[in-house]
Amino acid sequence: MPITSHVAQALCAALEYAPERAGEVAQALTAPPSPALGDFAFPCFALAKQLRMAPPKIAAECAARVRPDALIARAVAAGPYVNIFLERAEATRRVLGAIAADPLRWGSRNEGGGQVVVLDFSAPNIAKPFHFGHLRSTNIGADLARIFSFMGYRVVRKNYLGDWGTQFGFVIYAWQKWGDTAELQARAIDYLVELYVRAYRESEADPAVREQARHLFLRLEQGDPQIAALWQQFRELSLAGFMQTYERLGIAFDSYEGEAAVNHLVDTVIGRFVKAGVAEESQGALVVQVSAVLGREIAPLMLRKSDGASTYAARDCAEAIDRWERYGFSANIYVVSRQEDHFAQLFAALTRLAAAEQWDSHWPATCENVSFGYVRGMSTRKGEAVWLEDVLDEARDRARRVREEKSAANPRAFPVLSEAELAYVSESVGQAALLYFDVSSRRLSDVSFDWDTVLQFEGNTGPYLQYSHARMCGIFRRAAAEGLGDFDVRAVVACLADEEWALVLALRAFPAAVAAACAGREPHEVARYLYELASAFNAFYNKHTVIDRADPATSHARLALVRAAQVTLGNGLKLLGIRPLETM
RNA sequence: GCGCCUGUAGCUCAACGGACAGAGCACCGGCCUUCUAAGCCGGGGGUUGCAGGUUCGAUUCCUGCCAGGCGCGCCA
Repeated sequence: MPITSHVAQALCAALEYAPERAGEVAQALTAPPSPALGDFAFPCFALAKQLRMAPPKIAAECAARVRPDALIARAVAAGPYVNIFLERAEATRRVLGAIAADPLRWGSRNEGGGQVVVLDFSAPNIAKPFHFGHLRSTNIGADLARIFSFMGYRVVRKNYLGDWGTQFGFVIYAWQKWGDTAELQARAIDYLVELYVRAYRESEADPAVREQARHLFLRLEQGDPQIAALWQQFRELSLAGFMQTYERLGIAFDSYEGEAAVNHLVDTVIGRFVKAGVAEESQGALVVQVSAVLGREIAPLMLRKSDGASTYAARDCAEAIDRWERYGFSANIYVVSRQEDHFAQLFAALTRLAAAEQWDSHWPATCENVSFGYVRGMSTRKGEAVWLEDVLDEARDRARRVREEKSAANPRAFPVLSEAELAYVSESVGQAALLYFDVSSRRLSDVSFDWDTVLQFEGNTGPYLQYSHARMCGIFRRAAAEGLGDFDVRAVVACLADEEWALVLALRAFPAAVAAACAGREPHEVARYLYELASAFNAFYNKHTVIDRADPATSHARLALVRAAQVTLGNGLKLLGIRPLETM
C-alpha cells in the first residue's frame, strides 16, 4: 500500500472516520514547510466548524490518538496541524522496493489504459524558417507525448505541416523570378526560405507582388501541373530539412500529413455544415456562427472566403473529423500558441455540427488547445529569426568549450573521452540546456530569447541534472572498481541521516509529479521535480561518502539509495527528452 | 472597443486555498591529498502591480482599476 494511503488510514482511525474516507484525508495531507516539523502534515481547520472546536485542540487530540506502527513513528500536534513522522528505515524500504521492482516503469501509471491521445505539435510551415520559437511547440508536445505514454495512453504524434496556403505563392513567385537550380540543390531549405523572405519583402513595397503570389497559389489549388510539381519538390526539400532537426532531437511523428492531405475532404465537410444548417452566408463568405455556443461575442468561423476558396479553418474542421474517424481518441490536443480564438471557434463549430447531425460521440468536447507563452526577441516574417539549428550548434560548441576549460582546470576529475564520446557529450549537454530552459517555466509564461540565459550550464539547468546523473554513475564505476558492484538494491541504511531521508522523500514524489504534469499538460512539473531531486542528491553527496571500505554495510545501503536516485532521475530526464549521461 | 494570457527579489522564474513567499543568475564569504567543484554550505536582498470582496486563512479564488504581451471573418 502507498505510504500516503497508510498515513491517511491511520488518521482516519484517530478521527473515528469510516475507512472509506481515507481518500479524502489523503487529499488533505500536505508536506510541512520544514522537514524538521515532520514528513506529513494534516491541517485541522476544516474540522473546526463541524466539531465546534479550535483547530489546535483538534490537532492535539488527534495526534494523541494516532497509533504508531511499523511505518508511523509518531504524530505531533503543531498548532492547527497534526504532523506525522515516518519510520525512516521502513519507509525507505518501501520506496526503494517500489523502484527496484520495475526500474524502467518507476513513476509510470496505467491511468490511460490504452486510450488514444492525439497530440498535434511542432507543425512548421513549409518554406518558412524552423526557428527557435518552434522549439516550444516541438518540445512541449514531445514531452507531453512521452508523459502521456508513460501514463498508459496510446499516443499519436501528429505533425500537421503548414504545407498549403498563400505562402507557397510567394515561394513560387520568387522561384520563377530568381530561382537557381544549383543553389536549390546545394542549400535546399535555406535557399527556399531566402526566396520566401525576398518575395515577402518585395510585396511589402509593392502590393502587386502579393496579388501575383495569390494568383500562383490559386493555380496550385486548381491543379496546374507545373506549379504542383514545384510544390511537391519544395515540400519534400523542406520536410527533409525538418527531419534532420527532428532526428537530431530524437523526435519522431506518426504522421507528417499536413493541410494539403485533407484538401480532398474539405468540400464534403463544408457540404455537411451547409446541409446541417450550421453554416450560413455572410458578406459573401460562408461562416459558422459560434457566439451562442461560446457565450460571448466572437467572430464566426469562416469556411469559405468570398472568392470561393476554402480557408485553413475549413481544413482544420475536415482534419479533426478525419482524425476522429481514424483514431477514436479520448483526447485531441493541439499544442499551438496564440490561437485561442481560432481553436475556440473550431471546437464550437464542430460542437454545432455534432448537435445538428446528432453524433453518437461528443468528441469535440475532448478537443483542447494547449497554448504556451510567446518567445520574445525574434521575428519570423522578416527573416531575423534565430534558427533552431544555429542555436543547437552554438549550444553544442559552448558545451564543448566549457568541458575543455573545466577539465583543464581539474584534469583528474574528468575521464579522458574519445572524440566520438566528446561529440556525444557536447551535443547532449547543449541540447539539455536548451530543452530544459524551455520547460523551466510554466508553458504559459512568455520567455525572452537570450543566448546567455538559454545556454546557461550552472544552477537550475539541464546540464546540472545531467551532471548529477553522471555523478551517480561515477559512484557505480567506483563501486565496481572496489569490488562492490553487486549490491542489494533494496539495502537500507540502518539509521538514515537527514540528507539521506530528504533524498528518499524526493524519490517518493516522482510518480505524483509525472501525474500532475500529465493532468495539467504541463511538462514544467517534471522539470521542477527533477531539480528538487538533483538538489537533494547533491546535498547528500557533499555531506556523505557513499563508498567506504571500512563499512561495507553502509556502502551497500547508500549504493542502493543512489541507484534509486539514478533510476528516477534517468526516467525523468528521458520524459523531457534530455539524455541521461553516464559521464560528462 | 472585445477576448485570451501575464504582473512575485536587481534579472530569469517557482510556490495542491495553508505554517516564516522559495530557487537560479548576479553580488559577498567559506568548502577539492577521498565517489566529477557544471557541485555544496552560508549571507544580503520582498508592501506578491493597486483597491475591494469571499474565507478561520489569499501570491493563489471573485470584482474593479493600472501596466505589458498576443489575438480579433476573407494570412495560415
